[in-house]
Amino acid sequence: MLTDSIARMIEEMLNETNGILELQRNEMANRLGCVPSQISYVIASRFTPERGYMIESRRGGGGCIRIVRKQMSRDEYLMHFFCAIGDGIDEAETVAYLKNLAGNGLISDRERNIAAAATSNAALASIPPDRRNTVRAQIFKQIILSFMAV
Amino acid sequence: MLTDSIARMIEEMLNETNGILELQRNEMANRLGCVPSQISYVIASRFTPERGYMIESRRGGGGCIRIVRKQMSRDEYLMHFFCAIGDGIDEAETVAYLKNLAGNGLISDRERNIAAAATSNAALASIPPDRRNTVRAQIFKQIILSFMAV
DNA sequence: TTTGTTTTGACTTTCTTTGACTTTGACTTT
DNA sequence: AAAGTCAAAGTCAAAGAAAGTCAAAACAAA
Repeated sequence: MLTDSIARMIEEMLNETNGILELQRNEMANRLGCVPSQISYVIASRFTPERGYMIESRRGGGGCIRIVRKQMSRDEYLMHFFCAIGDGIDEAETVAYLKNLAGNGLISDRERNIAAAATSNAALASIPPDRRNTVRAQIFKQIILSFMAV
Repeated sequence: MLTDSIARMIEEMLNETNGILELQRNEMANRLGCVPSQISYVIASRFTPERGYMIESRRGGGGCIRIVRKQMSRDEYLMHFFCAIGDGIDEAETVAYLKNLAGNGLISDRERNIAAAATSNAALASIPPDRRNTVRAQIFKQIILSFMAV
């Protein structure tokens, strides 16, 4: 569906630009081969304040639409991670998550290292490999919760 | 019977797609040579939440019906509660949740009572009323986690 | 017979797509 | 400056595409 693919595209662009995006309606509509007001529709129906987005725009020559994904609160963000972990996670992904958390200033580098150590394959060496990702997920969750507890 | 064959068909599709299925009502009704609302009927009468299915749908162009068979693991179930609590919960709702957890056999009655006690208004009497639901949510979350830890 | 379940179809509601028309702002020309 | 021009974005309503609802009719079971 058109609406969905436009929404997905905007979401991706937001990810690439760290939550802040300026787009040109006509230019984008052109690229997608749709009518410009379709872009307006998608933004109006999907990128609402209730869903955590702020929209500004400027008309006229060189106008554009500005979409800002509101910064999640620290806890919301941590919860997001918590839920994303699921019941299994490998070492590489754990490291990626921690990098993300540290990059967002939610944990210090020192905390990051401790967490990485605690969830490393080395730390879990005594656990059967096929159980390791499960255990790691549990540990990681507890760690994230300890961050939230602050 | 029509109903049964439709139900069987949906069940099979769910098996093939690992418990998650999106179908288009009109398209399916067409394939089966039945009226679209028949699909609605089957879903309403057979794929109910009580039987462990979750239904979502979207109308309009490109709309569809989403059927998810959820055999949540104990942890998933607990996590579901954990996430549902949010950052505030009142006593009545806490009790309802605990009832639900106990009803599903995830916690014993004794555990239920302990948890209810710990999150009761009585237990939180020394906390300013306007903060109580927040604190209760935090306590409840820790309790749920302690259940998960098992 | 009575009661419960299926089947059907008319009607409603919701979401999407489109296009015509309006408003705004930057730039250019008087 | 003031007015004009043009390139955006905004608005709105109509048309289209699904799914939802509901009640009546048909059927099955007790």
